[in-house]
Amino acid sequence: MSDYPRPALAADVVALGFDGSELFVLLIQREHEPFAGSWALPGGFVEPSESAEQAALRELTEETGLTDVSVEQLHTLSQPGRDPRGWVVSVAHLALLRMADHPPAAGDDARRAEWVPVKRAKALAFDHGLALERALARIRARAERFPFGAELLPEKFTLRDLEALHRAVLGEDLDRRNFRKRVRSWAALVPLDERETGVRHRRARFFRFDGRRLRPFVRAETGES
Amino acid sequence: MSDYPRPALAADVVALGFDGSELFVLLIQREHEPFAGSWALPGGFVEPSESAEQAALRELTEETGLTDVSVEQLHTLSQPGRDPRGWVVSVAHLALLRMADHPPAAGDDARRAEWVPVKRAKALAFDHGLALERALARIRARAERFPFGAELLPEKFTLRDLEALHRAVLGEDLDRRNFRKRVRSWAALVPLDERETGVRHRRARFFRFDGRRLRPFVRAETGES
DNA sequence: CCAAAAGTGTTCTCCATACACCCATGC
DNA sequence: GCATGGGTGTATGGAGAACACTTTTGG
Repeated sequence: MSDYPRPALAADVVALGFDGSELFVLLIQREHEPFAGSWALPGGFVEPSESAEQAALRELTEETGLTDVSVEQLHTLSQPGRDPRGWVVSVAHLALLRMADHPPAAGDDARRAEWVPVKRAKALAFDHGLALERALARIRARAERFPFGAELLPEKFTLRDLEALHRAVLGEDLDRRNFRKRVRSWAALVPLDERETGVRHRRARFFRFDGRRLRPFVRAETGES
Repeated sequence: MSDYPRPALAADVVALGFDGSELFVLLIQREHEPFAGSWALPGGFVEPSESAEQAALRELTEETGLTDVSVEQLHTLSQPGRDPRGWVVSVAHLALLRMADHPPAAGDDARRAEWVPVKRAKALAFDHGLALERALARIRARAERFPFGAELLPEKFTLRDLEALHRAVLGEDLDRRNFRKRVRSWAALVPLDERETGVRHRRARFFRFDGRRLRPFVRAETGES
């Protein structure tokens, strides 16, 4: 068994964020060949003492300093020739995180990851574009069927924030009244007494997600993939 | 990059079949430690010249002689220690195949895979039970939302066959009239003029799936996993 | 008073569900 | 003629979609 040729095993992360109006993905601009100058997913090699998920989380933490992040496996990319340097298989992961907590890296360190609007994230290095596609498809499916947004929005948010997120994920067609009816039917969404301030229009109510009531949905999804 | 430790990479297959009343999974009884005597998923090591999917299909073909099979990736199992012999990462796949075309192996070759009823497939070797769980969850989700059954049923089948399959996948609660209404609303299901013969009750009509009309659903699913 | 977004209800259609009886066939 | 499964229709309830106006606030 041990005399089989072995691939290098990478864990890459499609980390998505939301700035209030647009989806972003965390990318690194490559300095060296292959794909020098191209954008690529953050990631690194899996160590024998950890799972691919753990490696993805570790890489993400090293990159952003952020630890309280949900990471889940997306797909394993194993097409021969996907990395010109040799046999490298990559387990792609999806991470959803609150962009506000992880500001765009200070511009001085070129190795730092940057938030790039998903719409502008084209022609990624390797087959990372496929991983991004899958990540978007996954959250689309999730937003269609389940309460969605807890990981991407700040603790408190308005229904308009949530609506903007759904709009960004699903496309432009959403009726406000129907949307509100739908999300308020989720028991997982709890209204707060607090309201927006300093806006020059009526103050929107804040909401938060109830993680307890969200959990059943997280389980329901597992079979969904 | 090449001085990182590398795992052995396996491609394992959860091959599911349906005998008309029950779901089966194709398993191999292990002869050697670890897990000697336990049931395990068929599979083998990925070669540098192929993708994990291709490896899964190759292994399945070697095992069953069958080639016209749909294989898709399920999940990558990478928990450290999952294989006591060393660092082995496995990409688990789902394959759906027509059991009738792949009869239970002749009993004389112990290395041959056997169809085991899913209900009796407990305590699999390694973490193969997890892969089986995921496979079942995936087809459950699919049967709930999309036309399902084309890969598991013979070319021609009766609505009762299809119903039995859905019952096996989803559980026992299915109303026959509602089920028929639902599947007949799929344009993908086409009635034939042919009917059952030799049964001592009214002859059931045969149906087949229209692969052309099925395709849009296959695409719709990609985002679902 | 004006701009900008918050907030709110009703109607309609469609789909899922619940539910019970007659029909064709072989023995 | 009887046992076995094939085959059919209707009524109801809930969810999603379409659709327009009033309210609050800051400038």
